[in-house]
Amino acid sequence: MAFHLLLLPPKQQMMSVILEIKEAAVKSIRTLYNIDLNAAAITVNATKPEFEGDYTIVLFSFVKLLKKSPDLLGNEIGEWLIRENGHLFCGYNIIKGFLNLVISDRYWLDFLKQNFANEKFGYKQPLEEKVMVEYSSPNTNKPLHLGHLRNNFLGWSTAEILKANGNSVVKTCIVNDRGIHICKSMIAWQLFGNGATPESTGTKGDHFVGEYYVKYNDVYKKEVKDLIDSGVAKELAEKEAPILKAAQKMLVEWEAGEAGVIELWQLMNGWVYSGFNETYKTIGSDFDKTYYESQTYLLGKDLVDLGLSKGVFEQDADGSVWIDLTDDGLDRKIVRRKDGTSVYITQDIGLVINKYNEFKCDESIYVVGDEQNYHFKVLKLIAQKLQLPSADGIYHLSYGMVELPTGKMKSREGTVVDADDLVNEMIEIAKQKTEELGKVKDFTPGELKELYYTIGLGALKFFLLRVDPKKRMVFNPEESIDFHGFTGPFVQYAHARIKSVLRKMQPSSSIAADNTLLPLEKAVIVSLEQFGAVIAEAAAEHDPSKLAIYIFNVAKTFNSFYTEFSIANAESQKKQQLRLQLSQLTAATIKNAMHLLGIHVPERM
RNA sequence: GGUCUCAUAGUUCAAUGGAUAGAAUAGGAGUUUCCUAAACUCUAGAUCCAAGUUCGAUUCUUGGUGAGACCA
Repeated sequence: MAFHLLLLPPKQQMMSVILEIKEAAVKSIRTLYNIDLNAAAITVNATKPEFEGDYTIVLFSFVKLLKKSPDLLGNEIGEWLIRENGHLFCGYNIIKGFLNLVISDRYWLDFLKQNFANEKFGYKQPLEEKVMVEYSSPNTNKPLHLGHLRNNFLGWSTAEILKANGNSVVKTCIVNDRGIHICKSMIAWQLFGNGATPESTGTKGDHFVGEYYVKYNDVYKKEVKDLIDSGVAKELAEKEAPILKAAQKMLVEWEAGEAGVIELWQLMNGWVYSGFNETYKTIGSDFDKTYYESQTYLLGKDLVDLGLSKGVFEQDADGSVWIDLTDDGLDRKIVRRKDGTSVYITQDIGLVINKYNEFKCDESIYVVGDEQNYHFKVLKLIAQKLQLPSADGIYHLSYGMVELPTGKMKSREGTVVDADDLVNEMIEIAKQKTEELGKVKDFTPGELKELYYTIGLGALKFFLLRVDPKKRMVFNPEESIDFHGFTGPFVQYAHARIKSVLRKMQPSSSIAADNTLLPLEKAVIVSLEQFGAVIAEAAAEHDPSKLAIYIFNVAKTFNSFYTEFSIANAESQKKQQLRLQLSQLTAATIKNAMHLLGIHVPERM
């Protein structure tokens, strides 16, 4: 049957078993009762382990429609399914309105045979929509922190999942490289830097600039306090502190294009970019296109006139321009100030148009924290009212804050977890644990370094991606560095153990595999079969956590199998072949699923 | 004040309106002459409160309590 494999083009993959069941059920109901149902209207779940069967159809939903008892319906549908779909079903039972279906071993074995040699198992060819994913989007006045890591991991992973599900993807980043916050770092460096550079101090560029941002705030606080002590009112002192005035003056000069300020700005941003690039390289973030706010902040000016002419915007007596969103349950929102300067939302709409003109994406995903939920509601609504072609494709992938067990991270209290520090710490812990176990003493220094990196980053990414993005999450340093249980290293370890077996012995399509399945063998194959469906679900919901949970379950199921049965020393050659095949497919599935989370898997650990 | 999120074992997380609410971790008890014990097996433990819709509610609706975000 090896030739059969070659004739199958890669995109022509088997339909997921749940879909097959649904379609068979639709057909049975159409034939038996002459009623047309949508496949989506049928609920198919995995059968609970205490009952016999693999998948279960819930009958309650059509009891009313078909006016028959669940038992009668179940028997009629069950009989029909077995008679007409013998390749798929080999038995059924009905318990309290649930039709439990037994899928034939033949079906699982065919699935295994067709896929075990496919290294790209689970991935689809890019055919469908074109999607843009914007993520990371840092400010250039300080280094990245834990919250940015969640953003970067989510954005990268979502983009890869969409690719695997058949979309073509453009990854973008918008760098917030202008504004008062950058001027604060700049003025502090000018005043207190004495010409120091990242090179002269041996500091990573983004951290170097961040130090001056901190310095600015220290000086500002002291100046405000001094003013208050000398009798100035608090509000006034906060406005009049000399260093703030200096930063504001610098921003005005920047906008006027004053050469000295622009030069300083370029110099310091350059330091930040070299620092960011280093971090991005380490954490695996990459972009097809980078936008800079300094080049986009003037966009959207014409837009205001367009909106006015369309009657979407309205102008007040003082000259300011607004959009009234009260009918949509939101507020009245300003889109141009009375002095003619634009606001964030207008710039963002301008960029929406720019991006669409350049890339013509069907969907545009913004990976941005949930504190901006309102902003994105407004953004999409305005785009829709302006009837921009890209309006309906705007999707805010909103993620919750990362909190510490002690509460929110606060820069003022110094509880912000720095991204570089955290990554280094994870790698260091991976090193310690690996040395304690002493399993890879023959590795070269280079191999060791790579392994520590793989495990450390794997643990970190898995920890941040295993939670539903929408939800707030707590980052517990002690739990995140645990390499046991529901973690990246657990999954990596399963992969390494399989590879250890496969180095000695490999499956061969010329040897027949056993044609019966033990429960644990079957459990592994059943879980592997779900991979394509899980990718589709994760893509549709823009939710990598679905994949993290899934692949953990695959690894767990495989570990049970691995402990119970011998692969290389199986009881027969047929069993050995079967187990080699399912081991190989498990390894490929783990590798591919972890890739979609941005996590590498080691051959040994 | 207005709008929007969230609330599940001690802790961190799951559960398209479906069966006795799943995992992990911490706790208790075990497993290694045999492919990597970063593993496996067993055990104990939870839906914030009150109504409503439904054959069936962690899930949907309303009210309350608690936490968070945004808008002034």
